[in-house]
Amino acid sequence: MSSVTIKDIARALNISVSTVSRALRDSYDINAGTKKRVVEYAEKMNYRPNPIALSLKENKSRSIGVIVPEIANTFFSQAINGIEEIACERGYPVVIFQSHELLEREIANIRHLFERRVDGLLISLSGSHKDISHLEEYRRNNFPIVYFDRVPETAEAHKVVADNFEGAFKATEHLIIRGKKRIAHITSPPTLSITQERMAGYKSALQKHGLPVREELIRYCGFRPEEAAEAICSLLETERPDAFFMGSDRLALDCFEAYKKQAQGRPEDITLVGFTNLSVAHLLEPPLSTVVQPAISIGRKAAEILLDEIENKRRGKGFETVVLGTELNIRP
Amino acid sequence: MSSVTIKDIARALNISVSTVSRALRDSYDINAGTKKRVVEYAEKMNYRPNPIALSLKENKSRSIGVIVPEIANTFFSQAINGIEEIACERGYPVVIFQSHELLEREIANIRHLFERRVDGLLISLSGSHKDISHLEEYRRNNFPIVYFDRVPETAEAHKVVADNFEGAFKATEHLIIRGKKRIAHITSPPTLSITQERMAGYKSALQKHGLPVREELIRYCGFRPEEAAEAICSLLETERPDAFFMGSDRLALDCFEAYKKQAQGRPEDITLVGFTNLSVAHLLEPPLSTVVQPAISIGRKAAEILLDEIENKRRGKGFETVVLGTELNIRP
DNA sequence: GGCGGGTCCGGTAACGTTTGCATAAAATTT
DNA sequence: AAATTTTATGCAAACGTTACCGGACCCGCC
Repeated sequence: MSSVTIKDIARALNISVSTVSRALRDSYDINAGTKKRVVEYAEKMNYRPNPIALSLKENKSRSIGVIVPEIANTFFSQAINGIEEIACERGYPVVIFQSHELLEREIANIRHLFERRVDGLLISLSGSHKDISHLEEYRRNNFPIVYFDRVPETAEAHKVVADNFEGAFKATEHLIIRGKKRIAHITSPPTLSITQERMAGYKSALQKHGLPVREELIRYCGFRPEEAAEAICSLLETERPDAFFMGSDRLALDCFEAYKKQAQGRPEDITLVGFTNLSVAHLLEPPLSTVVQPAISIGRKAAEILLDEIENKRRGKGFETVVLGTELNIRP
Repeated sequence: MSSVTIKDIARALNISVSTVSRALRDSYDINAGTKKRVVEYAEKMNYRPNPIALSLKENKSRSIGVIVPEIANTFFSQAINGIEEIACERGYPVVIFQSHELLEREIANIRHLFERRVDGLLISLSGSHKDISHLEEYRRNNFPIVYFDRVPETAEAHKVVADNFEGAFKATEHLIIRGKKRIAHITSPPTLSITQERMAGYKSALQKHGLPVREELIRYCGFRPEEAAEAICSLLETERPDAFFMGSDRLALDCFEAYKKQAQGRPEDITLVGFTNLSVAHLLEPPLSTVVQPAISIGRKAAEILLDEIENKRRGKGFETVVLGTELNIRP
């Protein structure tokens, strides 16, 4: 059965539309008998209020939007699961979009979500740009936004992130303690917040242990898979690193693959560590140690802040930045 | 700037709402000068028609919905990318939901999408049930639905699937040719279409090569990760298979992991093949051969059928079932 | 000069819902 | 019995948009 409306009920029961509406909502000023008749008939006919009509009237939709660069990335799909967990619990469906690391897609997605009046937005920024003017505009109109993982620089925003500095620091220090001296760092575009923080952690660990920071050992890679391969290749040929620290989820895999191909037959003892939530890291060969982000918690926390913001439960509290710890998994 | 409406334009230009509407839509019965004024002003004010009002009026939303069990599954995220590719091209945003293999979530998702008037639905069924009565109801109301991958039995539906029989047949035959005699098959719940078809391919290959079909070598697993481990464990202890053929994407990984743990120290030469789109199969140790589904093509094709259906471009054509070939990747 | 036709525009209803206001009937008070 | 309050209901507007219908105005034609 498609949609039975409040009008149909009114007609069937020979009462007015407004009476039906009130019977279904308040009990304000409504006869108990009438109310019962309406509620029972509505139940019987399987009446559902039309959310589109509601949205038009109230200018909101009781749903939230999520934009991530790629769902085919373990970190993001885990974060989405955390978001959904909280949102469903609190009665908000979650609408998922992908930006595919493209600014234009990000803009289109946001506009689409906003025009359809989602009550708020959770977003991890696309890596292809640094500009967030397209988001500033919404913020000025009090559209609730919470950033997670890849966040903007501005202080005027809610952010939920992993402790990228600490994660990178731990990973690098681990390599140093293992005796590594020429630790290469392959990382995402320098525009991203995560890139900068992880870079800082990497450098800080080197400095703490008296190792030089050598720019030749650092490579920034964009989103073409070949870039990782090229970086690995050129590093192996020119710098002969004894360890690789890969700074992002996707890069960890691309680099791992390139390394495995390149390193065939080389006897050198090279250790790999990736900043990644890849679920199969422990099954790879050679073993891939990882810095794991609390993706689900990040998603949960971001959703909580957003929903509190939407439901006005944060009165007075200003913008918040939540930093969650990472975990270093050493393999083997 | 938030939303400027057609009313605002009418007021500013001192003309009526209906004139503005016509100027923006048709050119029917509208003065060229007026039209120009309106269009220019609308442009300047960055006017966007309110899609919610449109949806209410036209009872559709110019968007489509997708429901998959889990986005954190390479096959599904690839399929979604195929869907998005076609849908975006044709101007339809894609709303993604996850059922998490739960019937209740599937029902809630469908209802939500339907109530929000998506123009059609692409769905891969949750594995926890065989019942599709909750979908039948929509079909009777001419709500366009295209099933992909996990499809219902009914003939009255559009379906896009991989050639599961052929894929399983090829995988099994490959193992047989390699000299394997006790090939275990670990697969998803028997309710699923994919399970049945892959099972048939497995058995058919055995029969073709004169090997017995031994039910003791077959294990059905649900969606708890432990189930795969238990199956592997008990098989290794009692049946001593010389090969494992894993029948689903998720199981391939769970089994691989369990096998790796169990097989430690065992010298036996056991070969693994998985029906999976796992992107890291070639990086695992031991190597995991795979039957790969054309996930992106499946998504594309499903989206094409759905959009053609929505846009009435299939006049006369009845229900369609598209079967796409699989690829066997042998490693090493 | 009346009339048919064309051009251009405005009013209005409709989509489904909520809500403030008016109003009728009933119940209570005086 | 009249006045007042309470109770229960209906009407209408509003959200943003489109589409049907009707009307004003101008043109040319017999």
